[in-house]
Amino acid sequence: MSEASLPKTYDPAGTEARWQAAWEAAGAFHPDPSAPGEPFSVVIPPPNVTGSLHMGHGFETALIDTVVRFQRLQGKNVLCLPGTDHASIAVQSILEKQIKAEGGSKDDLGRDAFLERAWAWKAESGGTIVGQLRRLGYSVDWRRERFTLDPGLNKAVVEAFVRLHEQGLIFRGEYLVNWCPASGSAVSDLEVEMKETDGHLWHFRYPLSDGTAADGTDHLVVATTRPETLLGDTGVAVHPGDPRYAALVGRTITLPLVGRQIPIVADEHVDPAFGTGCVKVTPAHDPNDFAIGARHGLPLITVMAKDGSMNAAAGRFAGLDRFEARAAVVAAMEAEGFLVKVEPHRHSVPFSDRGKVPVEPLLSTQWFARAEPLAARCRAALDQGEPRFVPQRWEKVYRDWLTDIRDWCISRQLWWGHRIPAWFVVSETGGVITDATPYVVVRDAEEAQAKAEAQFGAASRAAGRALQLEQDPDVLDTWFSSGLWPFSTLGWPDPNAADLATWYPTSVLVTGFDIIFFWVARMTMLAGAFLQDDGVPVGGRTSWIPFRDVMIHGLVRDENNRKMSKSAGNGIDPLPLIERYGADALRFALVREVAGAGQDIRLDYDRASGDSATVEGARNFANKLWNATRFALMNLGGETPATLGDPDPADLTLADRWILSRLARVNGETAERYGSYALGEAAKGLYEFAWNEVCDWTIELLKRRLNPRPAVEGVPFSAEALADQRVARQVLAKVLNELLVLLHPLMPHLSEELWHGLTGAPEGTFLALQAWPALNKAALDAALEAQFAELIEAIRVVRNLRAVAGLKPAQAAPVVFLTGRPELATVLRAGSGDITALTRAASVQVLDPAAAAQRASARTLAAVSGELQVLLPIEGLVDLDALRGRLEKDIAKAEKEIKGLAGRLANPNFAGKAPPEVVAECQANLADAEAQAALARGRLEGLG
RNA sequence: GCCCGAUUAGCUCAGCGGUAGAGCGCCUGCCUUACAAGCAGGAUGUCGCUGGUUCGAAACCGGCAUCGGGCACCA
Repeated sequence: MSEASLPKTYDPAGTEARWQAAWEAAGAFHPDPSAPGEPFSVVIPPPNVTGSLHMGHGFETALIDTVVRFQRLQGKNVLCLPGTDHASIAVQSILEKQIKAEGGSKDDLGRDAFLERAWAWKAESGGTIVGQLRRLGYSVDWRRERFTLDPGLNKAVVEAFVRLHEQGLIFRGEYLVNWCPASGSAVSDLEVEMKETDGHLWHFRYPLSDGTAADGTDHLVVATTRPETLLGDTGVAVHPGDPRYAALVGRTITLPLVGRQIPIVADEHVDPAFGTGCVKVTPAHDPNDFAIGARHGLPLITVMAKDGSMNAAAGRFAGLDRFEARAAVVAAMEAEGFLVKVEPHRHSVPFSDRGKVPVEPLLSTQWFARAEPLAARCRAALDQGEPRFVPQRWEKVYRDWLTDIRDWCISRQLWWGHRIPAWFVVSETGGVITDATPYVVVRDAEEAQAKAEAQFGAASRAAGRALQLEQDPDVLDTWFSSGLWPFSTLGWPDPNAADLATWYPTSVLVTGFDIIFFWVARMTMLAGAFLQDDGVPVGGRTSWIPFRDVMIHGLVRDENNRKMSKSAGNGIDPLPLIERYGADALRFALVREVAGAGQDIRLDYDRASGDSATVEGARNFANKLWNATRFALMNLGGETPATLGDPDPADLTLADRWILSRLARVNGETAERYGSYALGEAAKGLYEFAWNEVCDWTIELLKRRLNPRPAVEGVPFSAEALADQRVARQVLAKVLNELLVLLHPLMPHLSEELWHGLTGAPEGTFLALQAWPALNKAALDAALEAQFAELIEAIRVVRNLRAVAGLKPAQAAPVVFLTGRPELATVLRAGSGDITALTRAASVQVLDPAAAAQRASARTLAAVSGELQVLLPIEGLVDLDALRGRLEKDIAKAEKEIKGLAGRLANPNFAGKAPPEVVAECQANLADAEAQAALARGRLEGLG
């Protein structure tokens, strides 16, 4: 970057690509586990390989990268590990849809060919995603990139499954599971979404089969929202305390359409106040009924097949789809006189998250993880403050879910995923897998053979059978492998894995609140099974919980305030915004929006035009920094911060000391904010400091010192002017240099580019790997900052007066300040040069008001600010009406203030109870306001 | 039903006990040799409603309203 070639506007595209390539080529973010520095690690939430990323991922990436880049500047040994997730159901359903559109089916294709296709898809989608992440400037270690189906991660999954099974935490059994007929697989409770749906409540007559009761009752009326399940009824339940039915308990019903004899049982679960107080019980098709059935020994009759159609047990309804069967059952009941009434009924229906169809509770044999023992450890850890949630309120959400947790169904009837490491000894059950087939859970086929041989070999041979094994065809829930992510990616289960030793537990997990259950809790639960022993972390670690902090962020919402998601189709691709405004601008905009505690953010974006005012604002900020540096390069005389060195404190002007004090303060504040995940505040603070204090004031004030004018044309500069020029250069170089470091976590490419331009750092060195500037405590001076604020205010008042007077910018005018406060007078005199420069003052005088009373002509433009009167004695030019208006405004403002302050002070309770310093401040303010009002009134009267 | 958020300027949002803030938008004047993606100046709010605590409330507490989210759900 050289002065001559530096354009007036910043063009991010080339710059960003260049630095991304340079960082990666140099391995800048590829850490060595044995390197010095406190370890700091983050594993990124692996995006699903279901296509491409949207702004939500961009947002999360910006947050994570800001955190890790900051920690790197802090000198930590930082690992940020990227990767992607295989997303079993999502990817498989995408592929099945594709195959279906081509007229085929996955079964035609066969498992191997299907998986081949899935890997091809993964390559494409994963490539797209990685490209998007790179484009954002993510400072991750690409050499450690992982995919949840990698061999290494598969090894971890198998190991985890086997160990959990050994610990008795994984079992196989026949239970009601959430069956998704669309994907043909079981899904976990978390993958079910309850949706309010308009349905019906059908009331059916169920006749008593053993005659009329004493009171003349010959039937019961039950109500149901799912008539087709009636075919599987094996009982009717009433509340034990319900007097209406007390006499009927123990008697028998003849199930309509089926003719089965089913008992009437008494069960606490029944709510006597709902409907008729009688409930049909279908244990094989409803979770509550399953529980009732279990309590009363009712048989389980499954009437539905796995594709959602009725099976042979449904008799004449067999073969019908479940919804056709519903209509057919209702029609049959009506025809046979069993339908009492139908009423509209709005109720919650469980839908499959992925399949988008109602799930069917279906009796099926699945693998489950016992959740309570795993959850109990996590609750105990949480009691010790691990992990720490930011914002803290999410801790409750996490804890509540871990309390009263249900077992986790981990098997999926899918092909794309980690195959379950269980081998069935099918030779024991006629060559097929049945619920009764014995199995072994081991690490591989060879081990399976050996173990099965040991257990069944002899008996098998005795029976004249050859031992025959078959691996479970099912795969594991995707979240099972994601749940191992923080340690499987670091090398677990290898006990000698260096990465694991250095970087586990990770430092912070940054993720959205929507996956606290799915993912955060699963990671802590699974870590508890492998990385602790009796509550003590294995390997001498500080903790077994996989992350010290959990930073929960909000979601990115679209212009209609809807959560951005792939399924809703409202996702915004970050790439067009990056191309238009730059990755740094997008990152800065996203982070700057997130000041609050995990609130959702809304990104304004016009889909038609591609405009985003928010990102444009950040782009403008980038350009502002670009130009500030450009200005510096034009004015440092070819020197760099290093060659210039720090200025001698004795040489500093008031303005110099002010900006250096501000710089030190902002340094401290920003480090504190980055370190505590207050990233939005950090971004806002830097924006204001850079734009308002550095650009608007400091650079403007430095200009005349950087470019001194000789007193007489052609005469060389004085030694003083040259010395001061050097001080000005030192200040400018220092402020800008340090500012670029502070900004780096937010705007990595721009800051890297400008830093190289400013410092002339050699190729191969990176701002990304520099040290955060030491806090210059000696420069901090609160009193000075307050003084300088007064100078700024004085300049503002002059500028305002000039605007009121309608003076042309180039028109010089004399300025007179009147103040009775000596300290203020001193500051104004010290800053008179600055005032001259920034207000086009023809002259600046600072006078005592008493001494100067008669000097001020009535026809002088005047304003009052605090204890300061500002006069513009430019009689010929003054617009009297404007002058009056200005004074009247001042008076009104002062009076309003007086009223408020006097009211407070008049309250005896205030003086009595408020802290003395507050009262004193109030009195001082009142005195100021009164003085101000009096001065302004005097001026106004003087005008006549 | 239970639990969390949110409600502040036209818009998007900070502020969380001591006289209401930012960005964008708006109005006025400026191409002032870093930047018009800019500069200077300006206008704009019964801080959702309602009680209470306090000398003092946008902020703390209670209730209500509206919007959003999560969890649990009765056939």
